[in-house]
Amino acid sequence: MPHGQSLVEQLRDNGLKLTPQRHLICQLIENNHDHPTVDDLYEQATAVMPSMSLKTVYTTLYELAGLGAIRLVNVGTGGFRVECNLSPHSHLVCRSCGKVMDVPVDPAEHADLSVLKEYDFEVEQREIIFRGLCGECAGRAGEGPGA
Amino acid sequence: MPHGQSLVEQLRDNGLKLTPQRHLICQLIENNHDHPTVDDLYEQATAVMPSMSLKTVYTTLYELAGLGAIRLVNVGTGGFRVECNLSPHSHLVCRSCGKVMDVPVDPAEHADLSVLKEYDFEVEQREIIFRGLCGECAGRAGEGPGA
DNA sequence: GTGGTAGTCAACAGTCGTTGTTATTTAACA
DNA sequence: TGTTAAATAACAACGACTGTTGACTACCAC
Repeated sequence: MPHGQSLVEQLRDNGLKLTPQRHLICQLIENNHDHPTVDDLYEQATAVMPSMSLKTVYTTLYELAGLGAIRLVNVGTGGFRVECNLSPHSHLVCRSCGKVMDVPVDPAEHADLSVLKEYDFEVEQREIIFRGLCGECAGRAGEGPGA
Repeated sequence: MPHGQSLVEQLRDNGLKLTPQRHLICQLIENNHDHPTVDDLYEQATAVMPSMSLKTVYTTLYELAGLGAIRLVNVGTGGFRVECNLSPHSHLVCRSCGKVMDVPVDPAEHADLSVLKEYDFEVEQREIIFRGLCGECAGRAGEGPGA
């Protein structure tokens, strides 16, 4: 948990109102240690609070991301995903099922390069993505087409 | 140029018909050493061949990508981009203007990690993205808001 | 050169993820 | 409790992309 604070505390400390909608979204995120899509969260939210608007989910996520409380990552699987794990790490992305997994590989260590100094570019963030097949999908691909 | 072949040659060698549309799209790609979006290519194509359909551009790009003749990369700037440079490299992505630049950093060297072996995941491709501000945008940001 | 055919195309509507607008509601604080 | 700025639901609209379909054509056999 960043700054030792819960997401709702971070919202409040930054002058944002603590509405039931935000409360619920924060809860859902904190109980989800995966990489939910916006739609995943929207579905879970409407199950509890049917009047919840998709727009509210988007807005709240952008607010939390703006505070640095979460990260929104786009791994090219269509739509971004909510990243609750703020420690430095990289991602495994399955090209078959779209699953996203964390790996404890710090991009700052593995992609901190002197060659970049030659470029007129201010690097703020490094990102490493490993694409391929997760165990499950690789297993399925290995099976014959028969049966 | 991969396999020492032009894009049209690769299409033909793989049994795909050499239509004027494909010819044009291949030409545009080969003359473009940037990272055009689908829309960029579509605009350039319709300038020459006004009847060209956006769908045809998409289809042709997917075909070329399927042959490994080009790569379609998604760097989170909305829509994918056509990557003509097939040599191993990484990308600088400006968070302000969305510009994408190549850097000669081979992901296989800088992100080839033994820790991955512990994961049930078949890595096929590695990708490093450096996000930040390009020189131009950093310059603009540095200026005061006045004047 | 001609004819047949599989492959390809343009057109267009539809999907998906995301955002803008606005009238209404509400959390926070005096 | 009243006030007010902020947040919300509803809904239409957008950009990127895809499915469908009937018309067209590059290619091959002759």
